[in-house]
Amino acid sequence: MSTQFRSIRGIHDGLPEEVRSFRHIEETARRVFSRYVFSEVRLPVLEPTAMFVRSIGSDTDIVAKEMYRFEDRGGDDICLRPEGTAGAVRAYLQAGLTRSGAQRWFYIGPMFRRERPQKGRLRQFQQIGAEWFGVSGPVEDVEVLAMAHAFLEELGIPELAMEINSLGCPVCRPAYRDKLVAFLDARRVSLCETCNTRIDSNPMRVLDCKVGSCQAQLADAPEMASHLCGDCQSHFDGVKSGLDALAIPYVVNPRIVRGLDYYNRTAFEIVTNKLGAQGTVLAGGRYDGLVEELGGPATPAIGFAMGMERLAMLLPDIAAGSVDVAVVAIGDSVAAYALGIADRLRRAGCHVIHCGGGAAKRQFKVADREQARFVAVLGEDEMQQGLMQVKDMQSGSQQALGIDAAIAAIRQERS
RNA sequence: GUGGAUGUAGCUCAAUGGUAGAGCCCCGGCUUGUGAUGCCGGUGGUUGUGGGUUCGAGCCCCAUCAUCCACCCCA
Repeated sequence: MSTQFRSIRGIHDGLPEEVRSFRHIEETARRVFSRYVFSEVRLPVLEPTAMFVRSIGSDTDIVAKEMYRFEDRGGDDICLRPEGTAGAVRAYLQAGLTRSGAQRWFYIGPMFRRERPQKGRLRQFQQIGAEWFGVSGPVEDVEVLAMAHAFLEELGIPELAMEINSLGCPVCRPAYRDKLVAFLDARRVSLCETCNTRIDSNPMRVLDCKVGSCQAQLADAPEMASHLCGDCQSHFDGVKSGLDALAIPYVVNPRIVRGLDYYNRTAFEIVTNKLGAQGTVLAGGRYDGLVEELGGPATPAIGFAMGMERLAMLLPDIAAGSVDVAVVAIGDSVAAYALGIADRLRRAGCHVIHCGGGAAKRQFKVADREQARFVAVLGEDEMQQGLMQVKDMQSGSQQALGIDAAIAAIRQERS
């Protein structure tokens, strides 16, 4: 339909049906995360642009072309946050928590990226993220993975697959990278155009190219997982054996690459095949160098983020709140009395709608459409006697009750 | 940023280039203060927007905007 004003492209309204799913997801996250003793933080949506350039990397698509970036009235270069980790690190440092032991945080909120919208991809979207500062793993890596797994299990989303990989570290990755570039360089003519540019910009990206002819060339490409240094190897082994000990199903996917520069060692994704091209529901990894990169002391850390809209699409619809009682007021003289009855019913915990007065037939139609369990009919006679006609809308039977008896009857039906 | 599909009533959709319709929803009526089914009636459209071709455009052409799908990238 054409209305005068529309929301900005790729920025959608959260209407009741979707928000019911969001709330369910958020409540589940808070419940599960609290069992791992993670604390919720609420961080700014606006941050200095330079912070993301430093953390995510100036060559990434997010920074190079997807940020909502502008100069504010004071001339500061600021932007709408495109992801949550950088701001969390900034807040961790700003609060002076680097000598306060490990910090376990999670956050829920909107992120912004100016991409072309499609299924499961919006310009403003909600993420739930978790960050754990000051721990080097692999035990903590396993716990983070276990927390993500427990959350999704408790949400009841079926057919999700956990994929893990190791991205190495500054000790072993450069040598691997050189080897990979040499391998790719020898096959430039057989690789697609974008892969040719990726060889120079981000060679590991070539590994997860979706072009079939490229994948055919990559069958025996060198993989990071088989070029790890000793420390990375034992770390990765520790992660795998921890997951095994918890009987958490996973597969090692050597083609997992992280788009953001700050990741090292453990990287993981939880994916579904039910969302078309946007199958990643949750993704994260270890970022041991980021805190230092943003000006703090060398501090290992690990975290993940998930897309709430994508999760919501995988969940069945949740029914709207039910109406216990619909108040039908017959005659103008009972208007005040009917308002008072509705108020008393609500104070007793009942979910009450007022049908607005007017023709009884119309009010009953409202009650029916809202699927009220009971109707409280209030007319001149009822007001004089201090009663109400309580009609059971399923059986059609009706009886005159005082307020306390009515509340008791409604409560009995609610349980 | 690239490619493709689609825009007609609140919703789902019709309408050989010749008077814009249906179903559902909504509102009202079918005698007193009572819902669901049924019957009757009603509101509701500058056909996304702006140009062009034509005697005449919802239909053809161009542009633009939006939605959806894919690429890219990512949660």
